[in-house]
Amino acid sequence: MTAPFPPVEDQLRIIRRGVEKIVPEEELRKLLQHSFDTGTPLRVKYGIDPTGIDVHLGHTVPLRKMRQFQDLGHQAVIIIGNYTALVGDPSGRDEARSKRLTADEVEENARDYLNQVGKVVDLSKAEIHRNGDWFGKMEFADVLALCGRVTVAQLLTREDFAKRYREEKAIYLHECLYPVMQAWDSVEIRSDIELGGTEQLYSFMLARDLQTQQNLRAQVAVMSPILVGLDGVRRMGKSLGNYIGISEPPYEMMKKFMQLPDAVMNMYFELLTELPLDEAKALLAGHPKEAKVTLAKQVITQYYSGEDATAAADRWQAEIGGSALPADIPEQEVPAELREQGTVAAFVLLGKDGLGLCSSNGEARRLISGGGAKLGEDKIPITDPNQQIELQDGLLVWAGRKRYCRIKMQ
RNA sequence: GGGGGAAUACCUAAGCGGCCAAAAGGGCCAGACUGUAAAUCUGGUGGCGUACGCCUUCACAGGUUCGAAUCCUGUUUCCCCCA
Repeated sequence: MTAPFPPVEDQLRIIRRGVEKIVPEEELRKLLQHSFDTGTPLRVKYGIDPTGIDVHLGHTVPLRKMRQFQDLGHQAVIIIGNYTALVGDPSGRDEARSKRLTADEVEENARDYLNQVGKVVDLSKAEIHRNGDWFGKMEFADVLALCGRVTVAQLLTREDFAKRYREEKAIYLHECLYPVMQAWDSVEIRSDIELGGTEQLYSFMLARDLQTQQNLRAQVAVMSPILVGLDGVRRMGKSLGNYIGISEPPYEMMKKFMQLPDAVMNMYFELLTELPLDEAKALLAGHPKEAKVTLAKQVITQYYSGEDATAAADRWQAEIGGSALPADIPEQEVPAELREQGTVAAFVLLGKDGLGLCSSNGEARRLISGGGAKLGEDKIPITDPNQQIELQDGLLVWAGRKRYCRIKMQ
């Protein structure tokens, strides 16, 4: 009847991998021990607002951690922040884009989100809650009561608020409420452990306070480091365009992985694969390119199959590492007027009135002058923007290495 | 409620009557090098035209000027300070 949990020390070893901070560290062991002794799974919380949709590798860091907890026999509890999403997320500090989502949109996002999460977490064994279930029922008096539990000084212990306060930048009231709501979720679902990034520390600690006030066992925060994106500097994020989405085709993932700066491979191995760390270390001591291929294959395999991963790697080696032509070259029709002429100036062909490889004729002209334009299987350079190109069906046109197509004469 | 300040191209940011399509950096694109890593170097980075050129752009709408991103008026948005 009791779930057969692995020994506490073994669990700890798995949980600690790729985790930046556990607060408070000692309590985690106690929780695990208690769970082990009583055969009760721990309730592991992870919450997200269903605003954006594309789940990328950065999101999978805590999700993978949740999966590890599941595999150890614990209870996954996913919070969909449908209520907080309705209000509009203020911590999207980049832009003040405040297009308000409708309830339907949020619900659709939530479903879509869960579909993606299901690739990492075993949803059949997870509890899923929407925080609108409780926040939607609150009266204003309840909200005030909740606010009465948190002081401004407490809020200001949060580093980002403190920083903004020091720098005299705006802090809005509803932003202050955000961590409170997030913390209240923990009370509602009685979480034992909460997963998330280190930037969530404040909310996680606040949740402990609130839980204690409600005579509940306080949760332990297990925080992952922020995964850096493909630029190797900033966090992986959709708006930064430096991400690998988990729904991308294997070959797309492969290409992106190979562009990853060497310096961050170590982190990727630790956070995104199960590969024992000493093996990763050995790999990294060898040729970085080989290590990168292994890394890419390991991750791709999680979302597709080993064969898919190998195929993607081989294809990358052939087309990009080697000199083979890309396997799928898009065909592009030439507008009728140009087709009738038979020959076209090179810049027009590449430009927006031709194949559209460049967004303007000026750009095409510059590209050609810079030596980026090539023609045919042998990549014969075009040097003069005004060079007349004879149109023929199937002619391969290159605008740099990454943009290319075949002429389709119909 | 009162006072002060700001809005410039993808971002930061100069410019404060003509020499401004607009400095500089970042980013991005392309080329060399390479392992489509990093570093480095080179060129490019509003549109149209081979080019002297033309057109659109400096929050928005008007105005003053031969001429405005630069001056004036109004509008909008944002920030700060005082109460």
